[in-house]
Amino acid sequence: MPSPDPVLSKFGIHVRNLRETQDLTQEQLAERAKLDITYISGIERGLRNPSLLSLLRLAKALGVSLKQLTEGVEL
Amino acid sequence: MPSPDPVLSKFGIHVRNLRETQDLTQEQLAERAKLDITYISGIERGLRNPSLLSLLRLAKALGVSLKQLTEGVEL
DNA sequence: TTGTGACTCTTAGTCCGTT
DNA sequence: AAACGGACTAAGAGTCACA
Repeated sequence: MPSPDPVLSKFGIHVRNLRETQDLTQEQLAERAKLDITYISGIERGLRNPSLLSLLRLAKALGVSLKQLTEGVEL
Repeated sequence: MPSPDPVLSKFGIHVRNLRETQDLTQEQLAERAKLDITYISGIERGLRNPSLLSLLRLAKALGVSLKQLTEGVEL
């Protein structure tokens, strides 16, 4: 497993905020996005660098657009 | 090499439009984004599924935000 | 409920070339 | 200038048992 990346961490925190705002558990989000719960966990901790297709599934599961999902995330 | 994906193709076309609007060659964009030219080519043809970090580098190289880069891309 | 390490398999991403 | 191919290494996708 990679070590946390600052950019990915910022993204992960944002995902976590979006998830908690909707009172979802990681497990519920994982189910909706058809992703593994440990994968969600890794994303929220900034350990994963998801692909465009994964981002889209995540956005859909959270009921937000890709632009909302990546709000404030920059290099 | 994978076959083109409809979602990735839409994204690739958008990248190509952004690039051509700025009169950049694939090579110039590749250089700016620090990505391989063949990889840029694959992205524009919908054959590649870039990671979040690559998307950010691409956005920066094109001088657009991530939201602009992914405009209209949905599952 | 979430974090973590370890794992396999696939793909991201690079580099060589030719058309 | 760009498409396309092969071969390659690094890293992401996706899953598991367990803390």
